[in-house]
Amino acid sequence: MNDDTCASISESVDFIRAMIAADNASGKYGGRVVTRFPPEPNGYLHIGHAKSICLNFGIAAENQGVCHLRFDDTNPTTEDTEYVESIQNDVRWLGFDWGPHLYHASDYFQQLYDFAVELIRRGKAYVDSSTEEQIRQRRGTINEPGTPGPYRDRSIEENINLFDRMRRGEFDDGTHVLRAKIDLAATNMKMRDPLLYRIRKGAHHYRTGDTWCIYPFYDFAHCLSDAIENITHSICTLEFENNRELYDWVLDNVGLMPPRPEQTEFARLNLTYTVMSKRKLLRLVQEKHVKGWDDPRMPTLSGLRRRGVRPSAIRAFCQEIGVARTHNVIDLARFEHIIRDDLNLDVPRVMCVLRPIEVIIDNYPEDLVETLEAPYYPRDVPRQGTRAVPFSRRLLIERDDFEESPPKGWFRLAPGTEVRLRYAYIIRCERVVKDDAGRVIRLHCSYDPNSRGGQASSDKKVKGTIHWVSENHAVRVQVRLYDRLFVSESPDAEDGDFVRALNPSSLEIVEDACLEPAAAAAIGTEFSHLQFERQGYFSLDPDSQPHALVFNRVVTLRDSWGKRQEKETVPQTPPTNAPSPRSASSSKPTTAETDVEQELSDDQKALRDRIVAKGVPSREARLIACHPGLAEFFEDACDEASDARAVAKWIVNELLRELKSRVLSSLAFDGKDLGRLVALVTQGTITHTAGKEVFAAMLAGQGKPEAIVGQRGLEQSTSASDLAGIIDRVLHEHAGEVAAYRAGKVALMGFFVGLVMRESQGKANPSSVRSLLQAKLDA
RNA sequence: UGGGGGAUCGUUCAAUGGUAGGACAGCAGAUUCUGGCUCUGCAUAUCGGGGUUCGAAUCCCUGUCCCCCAGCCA
Repeated sequence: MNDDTCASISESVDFIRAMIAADNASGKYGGRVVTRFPPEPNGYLHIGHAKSICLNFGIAAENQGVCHLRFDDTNPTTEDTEYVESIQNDVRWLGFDWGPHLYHASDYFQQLYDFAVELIRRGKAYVDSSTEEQIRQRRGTINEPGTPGPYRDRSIEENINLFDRMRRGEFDDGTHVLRAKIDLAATNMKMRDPLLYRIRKGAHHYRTGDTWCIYPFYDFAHCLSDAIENITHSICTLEFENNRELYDWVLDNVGLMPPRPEQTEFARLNLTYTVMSKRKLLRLVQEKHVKGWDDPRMPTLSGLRRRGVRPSAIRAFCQEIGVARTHNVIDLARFEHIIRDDLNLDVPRVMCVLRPIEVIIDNYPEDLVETLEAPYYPRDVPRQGTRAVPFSRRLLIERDDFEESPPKGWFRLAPGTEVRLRYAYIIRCERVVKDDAGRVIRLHCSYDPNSRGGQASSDKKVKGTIHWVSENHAVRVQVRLYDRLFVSESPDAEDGDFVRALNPSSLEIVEDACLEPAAAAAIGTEFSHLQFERQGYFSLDPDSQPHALVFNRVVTLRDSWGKRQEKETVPQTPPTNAPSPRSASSSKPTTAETDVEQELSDDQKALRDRIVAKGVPSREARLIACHPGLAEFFEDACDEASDARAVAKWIVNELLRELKSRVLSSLAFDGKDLGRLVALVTQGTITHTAGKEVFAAMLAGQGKPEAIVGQRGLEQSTSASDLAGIIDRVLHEHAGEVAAYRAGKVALMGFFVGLVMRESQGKANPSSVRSLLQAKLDA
C-alpha cells in the first residue's frame, strides 16, 4: 500500500498528511503516529468507509505507525456480532492488517466508568433525573439558551451514589442519565450539558452480556477510548466538527494533558446515483429492494466484492479522489473508470452471446467443425495465452449486432453487408428469415473462406467485428446485468422518499446466455474474471453450480457507439443554465459602510474621526477604531512615520490578520517600531517586499526593524547594472518561457518578476524590475 | 435568527503572494479483427463587490450561497 510510486506521482499531499508531517517535524508526538478505524458494529461497511479505512491505515503505514481496528460498541440495542464479523472480513479483504490491535470500546467500560466518577468528583458531571422530554425542553434551541433543571446542583455524594445505583440496575431505562456539567447557554449545542451515560437495563450487549446496566455515549466513550489507546490522530468526518470542542473538554476535565489525541475532520465520500447512509442501506435490505447486504448493486464492500470489483480498484479509487474538507459528490463514472482500469490489463477476453440470433453459413460444410486458436488477450495487453474456439455452420450472434435498416455509421451486420466474425471469417448477410410476427429469427449468410483470421489473405478490411459462438458448442449460462440502483443522480435529495428514485431495471437477468466452451471451463479455476468482448467485465457469482454458471457484470465497457445513439434518439434537453446558487449575487447592494457604522460606539466614532483627520480613509479608520487599543498603536506609529495613510494600510492589511489570533499586547514590538518600519519603506530605504519580510521577522520577535534590515542587508539595491545582470541571467536561463511570452503568453510576466525579485532577495525595486523586463522582452 | 464549517473547469483534487494544473466526464481526430485499450488535440473554472501589492485563487474588508448542530444514535 505504501508504494513510493504513488508518492512521487502526486507531489502534493492532502491536508491531513501535511498536518501529520508537520507534527512529526515538530516532535509533537515524538514521531509516533497511531490512527484508528472505529466502526460501530450495526451495519455493513460501504465504499464511504473504504475512504476512511484507506486514509487511516494508509497514513499509519506511510509513517511507520499503526492503525487500530476498534469497534465502537457502546449501544447494545443495535449492535451485533454479525456486523463485527463482516467488518473484519471487509477490512481484511480491502487489504489492511490491524495486527494485534483489535479493540472494543466495551473493553473499556470499567475504565470509562471510573473516568465518569472522576468527573463527578470534580463537580463536572451530575445525575439528571428529568424525563427525556424535560431534558429536550431545557436544552433550548439554536436561538435560545437552555435552562438548568432541578437536579443540576446535586451534591457530589448524591451524584456518586445515584450513578452507582444506576450501574447496579436499581433504576429503569430513562429514569436517570449522567450529564456533563458545562454550560446550558453554550452557543455550541453539543456543550449544553451533554449526556454521558444512559440506562439500558434489559439490553443484552453482544460482548459484555448483562454485566452493565448503563452505557456511555459516543462523545464520552470515543475520545477516552482514543486516549486509552494512545491514538495520536483521531480522524473522522465533517459532521463531528461540533463535537470536537466536547472531545477536548472531556479529555481536559478528566485531567489528560497533551500530548493526547486530537480530532481532525475530513469530508466523507458521496457518489452520484448512490445512497450511503447506513439507515438507508438497511432499509433497502429490510424492505427487500435488494437481495441482501451483499447484493451486487449495493455500495457495500460485500456487495462490490460479490459484483467482482477488486480491492485494488477500491484502493486506487480512494487514492484518486483525495481528501479535503469540501463537501463532494464523486461522479459514479469515475469509479467505473477505475474498475475498468483495474481489470483491463489482467482479464482474458472471451466471447459470450447474451441475446442470440441464429446465423446459418449457407456455404459452409454441414458437418465441418474447425477449431480456431484465439488469443485471450489483445495486442496491447502484455499477457500470453490462447484457447480453442469451435467454428461451425450454425452460429449465434448478438441480436443487437444485426439491423435490418441500419442507421448511418453502422459498422455491424445488415442485409447485404459484410462483417468480420472475431478471430474467424468475414460473412455477408444474404437473407433474413422472420416469424409470423415479423420478428427476425434467422440470418442466412455466406462466408469468405479466404478471410479466416491470421491467414495470408485475411487482410481484407471490413468496418465491423462482432462476437459469436458456435450454436452446438455454446454453454448456456445465466448472466446478471447490473445497472445503477437509482435513476436519480442524488437519491438523497429526492422530494419525498429516496426509494421512489430506485431504478426499476437495475438488474436484468439473462437466463440463457451462450458462452464459448473454453471460457466455461476456465472460469473459477484458471480465471476469476472474464471480459465478454464488446460487453463488459464479468465475474462468477457464488450462486454458480458446476453446470449452471452464474455471471455478474462488474462493469460495462465504454461504449461510444451506444452513447452516440442515445444522443440521436433522445434529443438531450440542453443543459439549463440555471444560475449557480453560489454565484447568485444580491440584487440590492448592501451598504457595508452603514452596517459597520451601526456597531460603532460613540467613543469609537471619536477615535475614527481623529484617525480620519490624519488623512486616513474612513473605511480603514473605522477598522482601526473598532479594535481595542489599535488607535493608540496607530498614533504611536504615526509619530515615527509621516505618512498616516501608509501606516493605516500596514495596520489594516498586515497587522489585522495577526490580531485575529492574538492580542495587541502580546506583540514583540510596539506602534513606534511599526511606524519606523513604515518610514523605512515610504522613504525608499527598503522596498515594500523587503518591508514585508521585516514585518514577518518583527512578528517572530526578531528585533527592531532597523536591526533586521541591517542583519539581512535589505537596503534597496539601486545599482541598475546589477539589476540588468540579474535580468539577463534570468531571461537566459528561461529561454522557453521567454519564447512563450513573446508568443503571447504575457501572464509569464509575474513569473519573471518573481524570479528576479528572488534573485535580488527582495532588494530590487519591483516597479523598475517590471519595466526593465518589459523593455527586454519586447525588444 | 446563534455557533461551527465550506465555496477553483460539468464533477473532483491541486497550485511557499509569481505560468491556474491533473483526473473523470464532453468534443474532434489517429490507431484498432473489441465502436474496448492506447495516443493526439480542443473547450470549459478562481462565488460577487471593494482594497493592499510591481503582481492576489492565496492577504484585508464586505456581501451572497451551501453544509452541520436542538437523539437517552454514532
